[in-house]
Amino acid sequence: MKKYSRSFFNQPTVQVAQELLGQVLAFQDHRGIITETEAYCGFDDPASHAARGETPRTKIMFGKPGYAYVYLIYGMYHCLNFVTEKPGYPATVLIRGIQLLNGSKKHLDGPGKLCRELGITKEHNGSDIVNGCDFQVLETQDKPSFIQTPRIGIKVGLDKFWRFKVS
DNA sequence: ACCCCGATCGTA
DNA sequence: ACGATCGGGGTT
Repeated sequence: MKKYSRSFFNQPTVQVAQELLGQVLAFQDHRGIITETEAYCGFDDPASHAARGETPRTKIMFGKPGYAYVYLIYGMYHCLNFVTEKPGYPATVLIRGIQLLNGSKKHLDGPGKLCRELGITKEHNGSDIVNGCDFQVLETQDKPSFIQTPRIGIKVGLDKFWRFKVS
């Protein structure tokens, strides 16, 4: 399986979120098919952490595409994102679900559970997805069909249908 | 220095 | 449908 290059992440975020479905997320010795994603996009998306400008937490979102944005939510869960689009334009794809390929074939459904199971924490914030050693995204030939809905767990930006789930 | 709340989860 | 849970981001 071929590894995605940085240019893949330097594309419109909604497109990247859709194209990631069916591809393989590799983290250390874990492998899983990406089954659910969400797009968080630009300065004018009220649901995005970057909507109120750059802060220490959101700094990575403003940097180069192809890096991990990992943050703590509800004091106890972590969420994994991939930074997209050009430097200076804050955007990410949230990874919400993967189908594990290792033996168990377990479906990790939900961003918090996914990070808990794989052992992804804040220490992986800023990891390089393209040239780093922990994360890789591998290209399959799969283009699964998917449904499109509003994003989960937010109170604003519900007019945007930026959640994508393999159907 | 501190208050408030969230890109969730599990149970009901 | 809803309550538990709590670290830390953002503002003071």
